[in-house]
Amino acid sequence: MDKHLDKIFAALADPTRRTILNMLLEDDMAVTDVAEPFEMSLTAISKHLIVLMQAGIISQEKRGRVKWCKLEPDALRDASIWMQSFGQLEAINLEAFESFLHQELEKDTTVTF
Amino acid sequence: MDKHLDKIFAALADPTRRTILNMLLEDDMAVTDVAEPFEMSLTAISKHLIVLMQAGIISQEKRGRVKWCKLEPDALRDASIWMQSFGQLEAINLEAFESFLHQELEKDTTVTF
DNA sequence: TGCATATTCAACCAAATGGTTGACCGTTCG
DNA sequence: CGAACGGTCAACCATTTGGTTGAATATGCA
Repeated sequence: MDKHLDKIFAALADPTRRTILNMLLEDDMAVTDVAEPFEMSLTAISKHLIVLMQAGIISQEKRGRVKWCKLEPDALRDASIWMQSFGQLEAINLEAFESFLHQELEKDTTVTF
Repeated sequence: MDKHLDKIFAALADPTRRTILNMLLEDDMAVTDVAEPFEMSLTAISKHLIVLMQAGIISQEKRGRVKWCKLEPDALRDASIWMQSFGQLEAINLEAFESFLHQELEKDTTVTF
């Protein structure tokens, strides 16, 4: 059926990969730099990055001899929508929306409904 | 690190298990009834249900010789929060929040920030 | 040119996953 | 009681997953 969701959820099921995503949240990174904090071979990290890329959660672009990894947060949308179909997540959306609101207010932006 | 998230995402990564969750969205079901539409042994489905239970996404309660399976949608909260930390899901949150707001307004409740 | 750096490839391994089958156990019912 | 039903257990199997190591490739730099 929905192999795309398979890949996204499977990619997120590994703690190393979730940590990598958190790192990429800060900034784009080269493969070697992603691997640095882990007690694991560069090859292993390279494989994790491939899994994330095949799930569409990150993209990789080679510039010179360096391959840059970039978060593609939009890819999580389908999975997020799927999860929200199970309802009873309104409270969370509220929290998330409130923090979003606060950010916007700090930017002195008018928010209207 | 966060083994709970590991289990939730891994549980969601299988299409059979996601289909089961969709079925349970309708109503609580006995193990045999869950298994009925699948071209797969009862044992296999039983195992899938154990995976879902160990992830906390469903609960199982035995009454007589029948084991009833029940959705526990709150369990998806952690995973949903984690995913939302990747931002750029505001559009979705906004939609969800708006429908939440509409519900609240229909209840004639004052919503303030 | 020649060396260092960045990354992947290939082969291998152990453990986990998703499935099967047949025997088993507890419960209900004629 | 004894048979049928609901479900699990145990053993097994093939495939996938997450990791290793050593060699290979490609780029940058002195």
